[in-house]
Amino acid sequence: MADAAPTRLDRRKARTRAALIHAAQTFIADGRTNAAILDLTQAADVGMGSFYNHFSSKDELFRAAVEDALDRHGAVLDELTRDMTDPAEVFACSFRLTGRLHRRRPQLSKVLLNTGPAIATSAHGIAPRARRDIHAGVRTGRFTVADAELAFVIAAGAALCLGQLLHTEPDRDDAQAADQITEDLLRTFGVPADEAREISRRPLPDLDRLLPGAIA
Amino acid sequence: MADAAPTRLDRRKARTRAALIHAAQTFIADGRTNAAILDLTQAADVGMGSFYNHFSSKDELFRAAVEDALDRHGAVLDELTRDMTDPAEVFACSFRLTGRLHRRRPQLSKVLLNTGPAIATSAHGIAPRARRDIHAGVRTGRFTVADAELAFVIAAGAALCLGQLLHTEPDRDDAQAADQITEDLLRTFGVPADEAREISRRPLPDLDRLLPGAIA
DNA sequence: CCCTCTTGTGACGATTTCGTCAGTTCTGGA
DNA sequence: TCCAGAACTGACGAAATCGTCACAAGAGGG
Repeated sequence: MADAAPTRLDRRKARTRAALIHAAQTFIADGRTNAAILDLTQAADVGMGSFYNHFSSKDELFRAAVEDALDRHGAVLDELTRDMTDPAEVFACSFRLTGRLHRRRPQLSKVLLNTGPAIATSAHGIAPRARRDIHAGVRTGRFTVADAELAFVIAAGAALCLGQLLHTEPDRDDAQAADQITEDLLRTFGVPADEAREISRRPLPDLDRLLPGAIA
Repeated sequence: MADAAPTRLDRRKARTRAALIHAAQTFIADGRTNAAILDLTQAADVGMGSFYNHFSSKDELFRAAVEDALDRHGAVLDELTRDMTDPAEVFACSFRLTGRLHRRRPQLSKVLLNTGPAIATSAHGIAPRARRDIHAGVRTGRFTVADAELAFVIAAGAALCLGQLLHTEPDRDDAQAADQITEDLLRTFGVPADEAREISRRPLPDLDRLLPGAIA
């Protein structure tokens, strides 16, 4: 049970696994989810035979790749919001950062887009965090909505389709769009209009410092 | 140019094409988008060789299948909202009907879900209609939002993720959820709260009469 | 009825993809 | 240093998928 210190052997295994996952993420970003296993292993610079040391099928690799991308993004969000207590602020910062991610990390963004609405029910990434924040806001009276889960649905969909929009309209200002939608969502959740605007325009920490944690 | 009356030959061709498209839709609904062409033709009860009489690749068939599903749904929406003039009412009815669709036409619903956020930029189905309604509402002052396109993004995402939610929670009341989200969206668009509630609870016409137009 | 054109059909060779396996390389402890 | 076990590797036979093609069946005009 107790996870011992990672041996050199463990690290070797983890490296090739990570290489495969990274390759799979680039393939997902390109929509090439029907690529051959050989293509994946070559892109990962890994022997064909190694594949089955780590995954028993292509689907399993792709699932792991999505999960990994979500976890990396989730870690960035946790880092960003570590010292915040107001659910509205946590939610706003997370959403605004995620919106900015579509341009700054196009690969991660496309993984999200190509995975689709199913991400909203994933236990990884931004979805569980947003759900947590919205429920906390409802519980503490910070948000006034008829149904927290429906509020979450609106937010999750907005995050996804915002990515689609930014992908379709390359000239649109991503930060402005993300902040505006954040403001709209906060108002939808019952936050007073002026407060919603203020929260969604607060300065964000330096993104270049935060985002290296995300995938290429 | 002028489309002549459909001959018996035309109808024969259209029938096998429709069979292929219908089969593809069931496959998309099941997420089996990497099925073999032979599987598709067998499901459609059509000879393998016929496939290439209609489509030059699997991707082309799947694109046509999604487009067909969207068009069928769009036709239902047009029929439903034919006599309405208020953009808020048109939008509300369309959204509420689409929400109810996820349970009543699970196959169409899953086609939408598995196609993903890209549907928001499609020229077929509910997306262009919702965009039209929102822009009309903004133009006429019915809606007050900072950016019509961002408002559309929120609505499109909500429609998608509502489907995902209904799919994940089978016990949830789909009509109640769809109506509640419609109300929330109308308020987000600047419609006064009491009016938003009233519009989103108006009786809908008999669904059983309308929905046969959609796919199985 | 016959001829022509359109559409449907399944079998076939070519190609791609799969998953395994015997052998190699690397690691860690004795 | 040596050995046992873990991880990596590419080649290979089996299986699948592909797209074509020669022919059959149906439609329509004369």
